Amino acid sequence: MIEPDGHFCSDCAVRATAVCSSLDRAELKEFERLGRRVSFAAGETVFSEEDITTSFYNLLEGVMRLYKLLPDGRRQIVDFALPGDFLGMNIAGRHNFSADAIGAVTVCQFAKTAFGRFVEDRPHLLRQINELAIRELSQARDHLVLLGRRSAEEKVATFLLNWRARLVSLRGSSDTVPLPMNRQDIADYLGLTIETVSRTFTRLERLGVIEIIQGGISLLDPARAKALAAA
Amino acid sequence: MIEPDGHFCSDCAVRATAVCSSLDRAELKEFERLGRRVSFAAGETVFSEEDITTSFYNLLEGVMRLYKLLPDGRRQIVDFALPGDFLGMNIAGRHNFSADAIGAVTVCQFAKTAFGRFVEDRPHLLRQINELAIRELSQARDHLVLLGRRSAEEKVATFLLNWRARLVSLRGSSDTVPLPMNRQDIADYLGLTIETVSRTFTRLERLGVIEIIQGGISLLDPARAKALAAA
DNA sequence: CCGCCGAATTGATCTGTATCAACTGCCTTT
DNA sequence: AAAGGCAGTTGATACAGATCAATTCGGCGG
Repeated sequence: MIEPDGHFCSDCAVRATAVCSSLDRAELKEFERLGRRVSFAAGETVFSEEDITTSFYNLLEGVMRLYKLLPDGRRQIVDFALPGDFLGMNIAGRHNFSADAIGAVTVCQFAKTAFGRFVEDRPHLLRQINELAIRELSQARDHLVLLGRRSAEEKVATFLLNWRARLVSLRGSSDTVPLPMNRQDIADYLGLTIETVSRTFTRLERLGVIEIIQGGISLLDPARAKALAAA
Repeated sequence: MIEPDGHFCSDCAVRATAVCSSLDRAELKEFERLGRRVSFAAGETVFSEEDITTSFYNLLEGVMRLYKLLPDGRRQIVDFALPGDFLGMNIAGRHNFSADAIGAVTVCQFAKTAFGRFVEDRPHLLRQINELAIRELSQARDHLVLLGRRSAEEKVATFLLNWRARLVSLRGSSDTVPLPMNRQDIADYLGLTIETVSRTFTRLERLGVIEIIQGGISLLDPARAKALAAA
């Protein structure tokens, strides 16, 4: 964990998309003093499930895996976080999932109490955080359907399409889809084993739907992928 | 769908637990005019996934199933709703799941716009709704772990314990656990088939953990159930 | 009280995915 | 360039849970 130099919210990479997007110039000035940039190396844990929440985080750069562990070590990844995502909202004062850096990561960290005080008398910010929570809830429900009712092939196809959609809305369109997470991460996100994910990837490649490339895939036939993803 | 007579919030059954619990006497008076009681018969659909959201609902009496359907008819129940639960929060103006009455149900229905206006200048209510969303999000994540990483036996045991816990916090402790939903509902909640649920129930009964009774189960050995539910 | 009907249970078999085990290929280290 | 190691792939086999098929149970109408 490294703490880089000071910064300015006004030229932050996620200024337009993150929670802070609803703040006006004056508020931003004040807000600036609440957060500090912190970097994590690949594989480092930013916070753990059992930890008492003392900070919120705005992901600025990199990708994170958010997950829960069972006592015997089985892992379920509940989400991948991308730049602009806000982490740490919780009940009962404890994080209810863990968060690791996948590759190098930079976050904007806020002390919980100071952040809470700042939100206190800014209902528009609260409203935005609420919308965020509801959006995540909706995503989580889609994920429930995926885990509970879809086959391995549907799971993988859906994952690739959704992941691509997120990257597109972040970086713009492209048919090559980088996959910074490894096969085990994908398996733990989809409720599968690493072998099944691998086999499904090769099957999709043989069908001409994707091409497996270094650090990701190339989506050769999006329409076909959509057909495999739906029912 | 039947619309019963007028009512008073002050003697509402869910007054203490529902969203309206954060309202003071004066606010409640005003709030009263926003909601109207509506009843649904067993099996009726209160709202559907694709519907444009025009109302929010406070469940007053009965149990509901909240679910999503795949195009080919596969169903995933994302939650069961109990009295005091608030339904309808969404993004993009559309419900993102459907809601059926299991047995007879009474809800307190609010027009979305009027409710929105009421919340507008009452940050404490917004804060409560936010907390609600975050609590649901946390629950949804637990459900993800259940669906993605647990065996049939663990799923069923966990479901019974969680369902009992919800009923306990609503009606007080008891070792007989009513199950108003049918086996298909349980199966669709747990990502299993009806046969697997049934077999798992009988296995748990043979193990002396539960007894299957009319309309529910009796939890004979809670400690053993907890052991089966964990890993 | 009888017969009907949907829900639940039980049984037999099948299959998708897990598990166990090797192998491959790529990056890293020296 | 060789060696080591980890991520990913591929193969063989096992098995949990799905599917297909009766059968039983319990509530309800006549």
